[in-house]
Formats: sequence, C-alpha cells, structure tokens
Amino acid sequence: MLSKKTKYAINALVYLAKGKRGEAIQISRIAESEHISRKFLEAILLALKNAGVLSSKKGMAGGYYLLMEPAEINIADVMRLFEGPIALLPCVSHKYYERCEECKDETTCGIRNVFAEIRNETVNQLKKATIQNILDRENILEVALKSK
Amino acid sequence: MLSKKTKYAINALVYLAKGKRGEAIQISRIAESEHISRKFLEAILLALKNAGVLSSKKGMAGGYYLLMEPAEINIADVMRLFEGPIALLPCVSHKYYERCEECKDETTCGIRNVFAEIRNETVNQLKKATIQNILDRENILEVALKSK
DNA sequence: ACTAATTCCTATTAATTCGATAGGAATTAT
DNA sequence: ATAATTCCTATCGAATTAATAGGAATTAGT
Repeated sequence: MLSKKTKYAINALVYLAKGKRGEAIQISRIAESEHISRKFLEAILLALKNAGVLSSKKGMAGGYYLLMEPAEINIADVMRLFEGPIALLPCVSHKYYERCEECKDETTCGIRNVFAEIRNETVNQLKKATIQNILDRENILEVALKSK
Repeated sequence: MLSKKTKYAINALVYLAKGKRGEAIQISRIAESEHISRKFLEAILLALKNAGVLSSKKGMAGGYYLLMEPAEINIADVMRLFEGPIALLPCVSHKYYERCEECKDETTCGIRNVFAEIRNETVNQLKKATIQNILDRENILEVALKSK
C-alpha cells in the first residue's frame, strides 16, 4: 500500500494540474481542499520541489506551482521519491541494488529472475500512469456519468 | 519492497518444493540452509500452515511439508498473507476495501481509476509467479549456464 | 520602513510496524 | 522416560510513519 505521503503527493499534484498553469497556490489551500494536515503537506511539497516537479514563490501571495508538464509526471517517479525502490527485492532494483546476503548464484536464482520480470512490468505500468492520464480518466468518467 | 517475512516464506517454500514430496523437514534445517533466524522462521511456517499451504508433523522426526502443489502456490497469495493487500490504495482493494475519507465521488475519481487498473495487472502478474514457475526458471537458467 | 503572509528548515513526538528473541506447553518417535 | 520437535504467547528494541512545533527567511502590499 502507498504511504500517506505518496498518496497526498498525488492528490496535490492532481489538484495543481487542475488549476491555471503558473499560478502560485498556497499550501493551506491545497491542504484544506484535499483534507491533508498543512504541516505534513508542507514537507511533501518541499520534496516535490527539490525533485524538480514543482517550483515555489516565497512570501505573501506565494505558493507552489507545477514546473513539469502533467504528462511528464508519472506515478513511478513520485513513488520512488517517497517510497524508495519499486522493485520488490533489493537484488532486482537498479538504483538501490543490494545483493541478497546468502544467494549462492544470482545468475541462476529463480526468485530473482521472476522478481526482475515483475519489476520491469510494474515500472512500465507505473510510468504510463501520469498526472495527465489521471485527469483524462476523470474527464472520461464524468462524461460517461452524465450521459446516463 | 517485500518484508523479510515474505521473502523468507518464499525461500522456505522453494526449499521445500525442491525436496521429496511428503517428507517432513525440520524448521532448523530450513533455517540453516536459507540463513534465517530459526525462531522467526517458526512463526512464518506456522502462518503458512494455518493458511493451508503447508502441513506439519509434531514431535521427534517431525517437521513441515508442502500441502499444496508448487504450481498452485503463487506469490500473490503469499504476499497477501504477510503483507496485506496488493492494491496500492485501500479504495481499490477487494478484501481490504476502505473508502478514501474525503473522496467526493469514487466513480469519477481518476486516481482510483488508474490504481484499480494497476492493481488488476499486478495481481495477474503475481498469480502467474508460482513456486513451480520459480523452479522451472532455475532449471532453465542452470542449463543455459552450463552450455556456455 | 513596517506588517502580514507565506515558504523553508530542523527538531521532536507519538504511534505503529518489523524483525527478532524467550520460554514453555503439547506432541511424538525411539 | 527421554529427547526432539512443533505450537503458542508474550516481549523487546529498532526503525518507520504521520504528524506537530517553532522559528528563520522571504516577499507583497501599505
């Protein structure tokens, strides 16, 4: 399951993507709308800023705004930022690789082999899931609902 | 990432599947071979027994043995047993469903929609990954290595 | 220049989960 | 009987998670 941090990050990104591009939006406004603790959200948005996803304006009338395009922001990257590796085992992670302590031979380990495949398919899936993709789905679902 | 519990469970199941069917194998033997704390493994095997995957014989010359066929034991079920739901959000889990607190409309939530798809694909993937599948992969990898 | 509103940054806390350990009861082959 | 095993409950320390606190730095508006 996703941590609340990751979930809140996605909520906030979708919220920001729904607004006007370039308009600075205050933390407290996002926090209220999405029912997130303001202080907690503060840390989350800061991390997204440091990762280059968001930018911010300080001081009065300051706030956060998207730096990347919604179509470029994907769930895989957001998850990596807040949850660490997507791989289920350290021995099949690219960025956080770690050898299994007592694995006799990595090249013939069936467990490693199957989890490597799972990792690859999962990453592909999560990369397709962009913020833009989420917005598109919402539009489709709303249209479908109205036409009933 | 998988918890050590889940990883150890898979290690133990693969180990048992490699041995003779029906032969009771002691916890301590598995623990030594797979470098797992014996007491910790004890709890893991007990849980697998209660889930109907393993059975056991008590007393001297006792131990654990597979109750299900290696082709019937899949990673999805093992993960559910030790990690809880496979879904990344509670609102898309079947068995552990929980509504997102302040979701205005579940039926048009784009986040929910995308994570429902992710869940389905992940479950399909993890169900294909059976203990038998892992054994088969090891055989293929070993043959490939020898012929080099 | 002053004020108020905001982000930025560090530290702390409470609750939960994870990995492991301890000890003994129940069971069974020899 | 004895020794070896599973079964069961309780506990513990460390790490992680979710949240809170407080104040420094920055900036728009007056």
